[in-house]
Amino acid sequence: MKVTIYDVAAKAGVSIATVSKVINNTGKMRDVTRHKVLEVMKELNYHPSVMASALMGKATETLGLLVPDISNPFFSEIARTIEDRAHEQGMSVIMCSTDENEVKERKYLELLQRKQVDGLIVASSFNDRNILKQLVKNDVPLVMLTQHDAALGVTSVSVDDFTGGFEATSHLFSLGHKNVIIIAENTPSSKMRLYGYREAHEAHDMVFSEDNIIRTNASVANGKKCFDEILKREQQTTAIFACNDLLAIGVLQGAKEKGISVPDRLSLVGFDDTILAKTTAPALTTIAQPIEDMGNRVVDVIIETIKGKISSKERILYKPKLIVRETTGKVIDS
Amino acid sequence: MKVTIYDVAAKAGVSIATVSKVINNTGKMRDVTRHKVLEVMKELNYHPSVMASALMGKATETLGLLVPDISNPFFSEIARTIEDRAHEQGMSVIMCSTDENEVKERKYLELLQRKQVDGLIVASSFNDRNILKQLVKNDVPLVMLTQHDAALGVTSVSVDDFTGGFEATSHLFSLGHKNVIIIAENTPSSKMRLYGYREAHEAHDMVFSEDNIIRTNASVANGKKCFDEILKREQQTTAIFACNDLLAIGVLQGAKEKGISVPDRLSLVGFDDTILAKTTAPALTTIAQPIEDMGNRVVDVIIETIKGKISSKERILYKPKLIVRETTGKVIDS
DNA sequence: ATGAAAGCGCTAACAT
DNA sequence: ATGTTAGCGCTTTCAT
Repeated sequence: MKVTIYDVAAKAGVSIATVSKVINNTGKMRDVTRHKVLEVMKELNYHPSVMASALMGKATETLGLLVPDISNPFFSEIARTIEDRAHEQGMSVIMCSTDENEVKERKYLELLQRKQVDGLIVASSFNDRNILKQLVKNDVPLVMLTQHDAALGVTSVSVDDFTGGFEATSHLFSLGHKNVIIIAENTPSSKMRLYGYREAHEAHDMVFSEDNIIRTNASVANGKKCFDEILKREQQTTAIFACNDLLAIGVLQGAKEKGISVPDRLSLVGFDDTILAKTTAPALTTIAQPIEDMGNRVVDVIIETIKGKISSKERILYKPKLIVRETTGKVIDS
Repeated sequence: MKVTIYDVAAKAGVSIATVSKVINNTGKMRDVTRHKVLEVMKELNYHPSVMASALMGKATETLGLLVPDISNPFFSEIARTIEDRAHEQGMSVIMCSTDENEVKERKYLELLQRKQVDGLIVASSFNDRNILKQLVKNDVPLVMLTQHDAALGVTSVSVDDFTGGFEATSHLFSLGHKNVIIIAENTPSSKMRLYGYREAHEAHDMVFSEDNIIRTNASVANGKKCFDEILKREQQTTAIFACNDLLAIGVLQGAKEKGISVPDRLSLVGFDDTILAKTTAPALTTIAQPIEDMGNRVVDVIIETIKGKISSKERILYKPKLIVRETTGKVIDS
């Protein structure tokens, strides 16, 4: 059977209170006692039950991570960093892929609360911000990842999407493209990238048109689909800014299928700088997010929040970086 | 404060025992009572504490997933399937990336046990099989993923690696290559692929040489490194079988850097058929694993094991499928 | 059909 | 310095 604190106490000839004290490193006691107990714990291969101590209001040492899709390399890469950092602090993480679907978001959130996770890292959009608001009101430690919500009043860790969008678009303009189509998602981060895209129009004296915005969800298939749609337009397009690498790859594949050479006939910029951007041919020009820094930081923040050390709700913004690879080039007049 | 079973009982004018019965759908009671309780639970937004019921020996509704590296697309893709299927059954999954490192394997396993996960899906190698043996002896529900261990006596879900290795190698031989180098990992699955590779030599009357085996760990960087090493050999090599897509991509990148055209000067086969295989250029010829089927199946199996329904320790083998894309071609005599 | 009460493994006053 | 004891929120006999 499972060895409990009683077994240890009995074998060590002390009370369970004493054992509890050595487990939690609290209270004072003689070194001999402590050592004796420690020794017995080893002998019996005793491991305190997280359940029992959680029931007493202690931490579960578990984090909940809500992402749109763990199979999207951007999220799996950041999840890996989060996982490592969390484990360093003795915490494990339960992952949940929401597909940005409100029903799933609700369901997983409830599940995670029932499991009494100590804190939540949310990278899923939550169109219905009231759910999150409720959580915050109930003092559930919560940090936003890849997005910020001023109204929510929680710390957030994200890249400066606005600047990223601005730089991606500016890069295209400075290459001589006159008309840049943006493929965006319905997420807060995409929204900011879109604003950056608009700002770039102003900065470069280009006219902005709503028609140049295409909206979809992140996937290679959707990227390809959007590209097909773009091809149907009468005006020939020479430049596309896809709001993430998955979408960009879809465009790239579409272009290849149609025999449209990149970057000669079409320039393309992605976002995220996942492994995908580095392995395609031509390699993808994209906006890099400091994935590792962000992942590490977000767990540091959530842990501080859990410990109640954080009162200031800061917005932590990382600098995006344009990585020029092979999918962008000067516009060629035909 | 948190609403407990007592609050519900009080408000519904019944005892906590009754509430417990409606929660668990056990025992008999009048419909009015049940409905009244249900109603109050809604009203109070009550959610039973998993901690408390777990302490009573009930399930935690949590699965532990041990993979080498969640940021490897193969594992993130299968993790996504696992997660979805688990959630369908009301279970969440804690992910752990071991890097095939024994220390981490031990640590995570202990953590998972302290958290009383209901079952374990292990896709990490565990060089020290005794750890797993101990688990099995202690009746911890456990299923192996992507590997099998006859001695362990647990159900396993994997692809037929032997056949996969055989087909990858045979494909290369039938294209006229005389010398195929294999880049393998130190994992059970790679070992089987390697046996398949050897078998292909026999089948095609080729001489097998230990020198053609290069060992490393899964990563793009390592793939590239191995390729560099291969280039140093005096004998020119025209064909490489990399035991997973990550490694293959590394080779592909190395070849590109050195100006070695694929598949003209070098044919390359990967394994897994992850998103990477589909997005590189040239697209990677690889051995596909039915990721979705495997992921779904492994959670079905672990759940059955948890419920004690499974006594037969079966070995579930999926059929690999050679996907010929653009990195393999007939050998060109020079 | 419903309730009282014991106890799961642990923590945290409060005693000694 | 160490032990006693009362819960934490729930499940489960066993009564009623």
